Amino acid sequence: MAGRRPNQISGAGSTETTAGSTQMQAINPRQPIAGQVYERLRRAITTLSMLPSEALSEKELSLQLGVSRTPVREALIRLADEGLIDIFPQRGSFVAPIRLRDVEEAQFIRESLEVAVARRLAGGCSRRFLTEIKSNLYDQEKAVNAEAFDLFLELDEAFHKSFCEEAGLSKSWRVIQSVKLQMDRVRYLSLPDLGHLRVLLNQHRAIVDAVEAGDLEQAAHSMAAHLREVLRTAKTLSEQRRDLVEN
Amino acid sequence: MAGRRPNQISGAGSTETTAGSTQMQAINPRQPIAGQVYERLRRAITTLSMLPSEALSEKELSLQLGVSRTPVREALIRLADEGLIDIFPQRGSFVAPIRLRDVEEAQFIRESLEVAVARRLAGGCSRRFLTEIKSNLYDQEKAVNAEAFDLFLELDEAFHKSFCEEAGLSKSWRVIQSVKLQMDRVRYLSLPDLGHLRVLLNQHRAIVDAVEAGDLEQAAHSMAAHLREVLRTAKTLSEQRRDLVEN
DNA sequence: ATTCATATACTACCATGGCAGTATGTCAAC
DNA sequence: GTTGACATACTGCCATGGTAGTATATGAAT
Repeated sequence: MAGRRPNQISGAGSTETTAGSTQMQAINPRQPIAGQVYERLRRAITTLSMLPSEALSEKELSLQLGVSRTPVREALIRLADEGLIDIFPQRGSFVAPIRLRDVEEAQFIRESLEVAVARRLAGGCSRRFLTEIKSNLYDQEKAVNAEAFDLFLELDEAFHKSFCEEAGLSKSWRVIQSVKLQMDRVRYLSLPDLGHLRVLLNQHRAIVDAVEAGDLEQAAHSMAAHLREVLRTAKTLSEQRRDLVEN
Repeated sequence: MAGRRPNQISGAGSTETTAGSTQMQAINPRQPIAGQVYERLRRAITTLSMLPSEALSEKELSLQLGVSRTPVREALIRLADEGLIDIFPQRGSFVAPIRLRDVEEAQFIRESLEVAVARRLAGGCSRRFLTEIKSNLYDQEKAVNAEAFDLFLELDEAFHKSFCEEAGLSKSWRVIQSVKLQMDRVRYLSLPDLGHLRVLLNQHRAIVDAVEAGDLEQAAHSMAAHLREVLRTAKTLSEQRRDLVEN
């Protein structure tokens, strides 16, 4: 598990002073700062706005965001717990490399949990859930037709989350969401493909149909097939961007 | 947690009480303090040395342990992430209640993952793993015969951990270990029962036999039965100690 | 050109003080 | 007895300074 030594950061002129220009959006001092910093950094990493091996300095980040080092540090610790950054004491903190092994294990964890969730819901779920999930499917179709990729990703996330919530498994969703970050990062390796979105949408429909029919094995199988499709495309993307993916 | 110093903390043993307080064992200032505080508090909570709704004050803990509030605070945040404590800003931090719902969901997560691991290993594992796991089983039997309960719990943990390691799923084990904390806490609700340990040992044997035979479904079934047994006894214990268990 | 000692500029980790927000005790008004 | 205002004693959250440890640059010696 010995992380590879973080090679020296290619001096891409980080000397550009932070005159508050790249301030994005100011931190709201009335709400917990640590959480805001965490959310912002997590988004930056998962969307590849920050690339692997890029350094995250407590001090520099605190200056850029206009907050103290303490909440920044707490955010970095949380990100390290989720495997998005590597902290080397007294050396520095760096965006973790995209390791194919980690992506595959994230897929394993997610599939194990979500298949079990799907099987459970196929064994019984509320009418309200079915109507809501079908409404979500309808919105997904609209998003695909409108080529609204980001919206589709949001609906996709809500789709999977609602399964856990209907099953009363909120902690499970937290685990899934945490490991999903590794796969989300791979998604951003290339621009989304419209045809691929249609495949995903049809798989979503198959899952809902199996759940509604009460077919446990079919629900489990459909969910597994769906998640493996996500992994398959992730691998394909990895092949195309070997400069950013390890292993 | 990637990239943090390996902080070995000698397990329970000599607990020399220093003057005037339950200092247990001094913090080693040469190793990361936050990690040591975390380990200590986690153990105190899971062994019910600290009971639900007991307060954990940053300031008080820092005085008791002879460290500053910062590493204590970071330890509390980690414990909150794992659901062992509840932090109410500006009000206080308290040991989380044992909620039966949380225990059941921890069981769900653990079963989903470990069943998948068992199925994977039944599909193929190394000879070295089989010899090592059988060696562990042998030690388990010795521990049961010697009525060495704590030793059995350690071997049990190593048993399950080695499954994940053999499958190359270290992150999965971290997830399992994290959710397992909720169940560990229930285990300490009563003294261990020798007959129960024999049941667990036999279930362990059945799992290993199925894996060695390459019977995927049997391996999965044995693992599921084993983990459900653990939950069943947990529920029984909860009934006996409703004063400490919610819901 | 290589090696080795040392100065320097970082890093994350920890200690400590100040702050806003919350619970509680006290006491006057009804 | 009940209510409400206010002082007080906490809490966790954040800001900031100091320290040990690490990487790199510099330069003398080989």
